Amino acid sequence: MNQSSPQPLGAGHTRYIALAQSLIDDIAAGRYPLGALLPTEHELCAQFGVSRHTVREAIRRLADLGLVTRQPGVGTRVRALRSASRYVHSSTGSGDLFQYVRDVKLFLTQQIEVIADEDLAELLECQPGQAWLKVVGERRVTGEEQPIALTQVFIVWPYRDVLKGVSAPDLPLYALIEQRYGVVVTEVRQQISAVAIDEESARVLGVEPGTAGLRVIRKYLNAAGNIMEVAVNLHPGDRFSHSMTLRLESASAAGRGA
Amino acid sequence: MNQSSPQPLGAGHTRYIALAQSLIDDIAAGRYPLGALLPTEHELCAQFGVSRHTVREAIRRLADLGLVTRQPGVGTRVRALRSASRYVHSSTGSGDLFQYVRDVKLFLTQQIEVIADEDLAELLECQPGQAWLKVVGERRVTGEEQPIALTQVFIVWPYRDVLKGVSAPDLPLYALIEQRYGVVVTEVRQQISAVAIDEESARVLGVEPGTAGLRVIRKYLNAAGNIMEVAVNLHPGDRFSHSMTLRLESASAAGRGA
DNA sequence: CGCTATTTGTGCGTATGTATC
DNA sequence: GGATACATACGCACAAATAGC
Repeated sequence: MNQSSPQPLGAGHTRYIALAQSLIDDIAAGRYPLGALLPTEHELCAQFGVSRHTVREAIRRLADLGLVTRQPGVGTRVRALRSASRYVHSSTGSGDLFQYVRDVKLFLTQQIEVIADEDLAELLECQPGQAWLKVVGERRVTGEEQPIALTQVFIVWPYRDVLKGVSAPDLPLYALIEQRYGVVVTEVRQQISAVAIDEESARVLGVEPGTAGLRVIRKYLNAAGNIMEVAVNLHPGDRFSHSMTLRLESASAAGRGA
Repeated sequence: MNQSSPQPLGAGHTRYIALAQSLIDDIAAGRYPLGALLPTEHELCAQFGVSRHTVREAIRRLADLGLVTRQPGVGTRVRALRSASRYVHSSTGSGDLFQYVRDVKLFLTQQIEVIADEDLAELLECQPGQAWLKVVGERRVTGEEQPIALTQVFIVWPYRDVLKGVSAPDLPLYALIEQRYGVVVTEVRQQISAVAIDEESARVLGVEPGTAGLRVIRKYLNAAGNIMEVAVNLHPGDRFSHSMTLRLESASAAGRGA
């Protein structure tokens, strides 16, 4: 493969982008199968007539996209034929998903024991007939008159005493459970949907019945995968939106780790 | 600060790692406040007695961590005092935020150039008068008749050619931009709200006007913190809900990540 | 086991391009 | 236009990891 005229690079704003694009296409086309080694950096320099710096910059992009991994003394290996969404990652620390729980106070209006019927059992992912503590309340921003949400929280039976003597907790309920019972929430499953607000809820929220509302269901699980708490929040559509930020996990670190 | 003996670098396997660590510590200590500019690359070369290549490699790590952003002609700006976060992680598994993009195909119906007016400029976080490529389409599950979403995507002007010759892309648009232009999306900001579906959208979605719909806005940012793409999806409330799972990052993994 | 060749990683120097002020 | 600062690109050298002899 010692051509005197090197392989031309297609369009692209810079050489390393053009080279990266070329390699991505080659990988997608199956020219470099999964698990195979790419040409060495030196070979790519010769093939494309660019410096090693440019080659490394291009391969770095491929590594960032999760397409290849590099190993000293071995080479650059194809790990994926196309960039998958290994994306997703984080909400910023205490923020975002758990954010609004901080600025907003929860006022409890009712606590009752309930036995799960068919519908409720589906929501709580349990057997019908199981007992739960149901807590009803409203979330208000300090100073605001209208509540921004109606809340129903279902607490699994062993933790039913978590709210003993508390009417306006300053922590999210799951955090109270963590503190009081020494368990840790390791997983939160969240489901968001749009619903028409029913008449009764509309009255409390101060909106017209039938307007659009945001229903946020969160299920808090412990390390064993058991549900500890299920919270159902209903927000008026014009007064609330749900924001979060996702950051890409530093791909360079991920590449080294693999 | 023209010492003949430059500032010593602490421990670290390599110089750029040691330098990066030093800068991370300085930022965390408040020596470079939020929004401030780091010393220029040239200054850092002199201060630490290393080459510009080493400085750039170190700063690249800081940028990967989301601590700083770089801008030609300006400098390197501090964007966070420490990299998030303890919580975090989410799954790349099924039921994910990006999951539905895989099972669902996007059909583009329209591409036009638009100039941002006041309202659009607010959504796109730009100055009014700026040009964007607006792409309109529908998302359909294969086999299903009714679309599950109406989509508007705004693509920043430099990337307007990303869809040349494509009508039903097999990758999310942001992934196409990544491949074609060699940039990487490092952050996604997502906002979900409930809205009443307007008449025109209702007709396409096959629902009654005024019913509840879920509007999901995603903004895709590059490492410099600049918006590359903004996608607005409108889902019928009865046909879609938005699910995601967050896992608590395990302590061992957190140690590596930091 | 040591030795060597290969391959990526680290580091330096220099020059030019491009964006910003 | 000029000055500044980051981006791209070329070159070189040596270190570290790996594989094979």
